[in-house]
Amino acid sequence: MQIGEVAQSTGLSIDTIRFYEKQALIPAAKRSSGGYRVYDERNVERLLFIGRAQGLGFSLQEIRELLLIESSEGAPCSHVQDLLAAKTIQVREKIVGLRKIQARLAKAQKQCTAALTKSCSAECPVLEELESGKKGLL
Amino acid sequence: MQIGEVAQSTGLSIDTIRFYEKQALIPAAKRSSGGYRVYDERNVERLLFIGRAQGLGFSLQEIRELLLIESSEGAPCSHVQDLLAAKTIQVREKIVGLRKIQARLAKAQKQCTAALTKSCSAECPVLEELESGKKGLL
DNA sequence: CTTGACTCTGGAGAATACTCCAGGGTTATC
DNA sequence: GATAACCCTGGAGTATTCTCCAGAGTCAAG
Repeated sequence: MQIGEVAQSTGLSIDTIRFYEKQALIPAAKRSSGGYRVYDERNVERLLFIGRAQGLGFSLQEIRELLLIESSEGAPCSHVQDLLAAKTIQVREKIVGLRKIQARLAKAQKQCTAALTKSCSAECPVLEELESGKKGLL
Repeated sequence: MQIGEVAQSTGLSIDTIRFYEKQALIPAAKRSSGGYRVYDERNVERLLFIGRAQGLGFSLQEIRELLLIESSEGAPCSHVQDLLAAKTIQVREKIVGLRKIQARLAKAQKQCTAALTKSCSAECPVLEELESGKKGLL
């Protein structure tokens, strides 16, 4: 499996994959006789994990730590356990924050629907509001 | 309330607040006679919201949209409703992703604890593993 | 009216995370 | 053995999100 195929199946670009290698987020790929990078399923899994974690707002540095933790099965130590605990808390807090946003969104959605049933205006004076900062600006 | 106090109560830096103003994430602050920016509670709320949303992986551009949506009470339109729906889905997906990570973390934590009860080794060969990409690398 | 703490603007610099490119080698296919 | 599609490296460039600074003005207290 060479880099182009991996890019296809992970949704990452070839450049990004090479970049992640440089950043040590994935181990340096084995090379074919011609010097091409060669990948296996495990690499794909890992790249998918990175993509997912990133979509959740983890920085590459944090992902590096997450991977470090995950790769520690069979060789855990108290430091790893600390990292795990910290990261667990962090994830929990992210979820709590998202829930708050979710609640806000639901509320806004309700108001929006209610207003729309009354009259269906064509344009939104939202931008003006944003500029003047008059009301409803959470 | 001037910018320093706002920085204090939001945890953002003065520079960041001015930056957000430039980026139109907050309305241009009113000015005192001497040209100092003057803020009220609403501005603080908004800045806190921005900080929270950011911590959840929303980009400033996305936050701009979220704020747009939120500021639309009383003047909603179908476009706003679309944005709301899209953002709701996005938030839900973020939560789902975080749950997956949470599950992984819990699993790793369990393994770690189990291993620690057996023997408490001093150092972690985790980094080496990361470099060689041999096992457990999710 | 001076001192110190605060604020202003405009612009440069930095960290993160890519993204693109030139110039060149590799591999499968006909 | 040439053609097309793929890959290589090194380095420059970009977008986002700040962060810092110089040089200067504002303001409250003594």
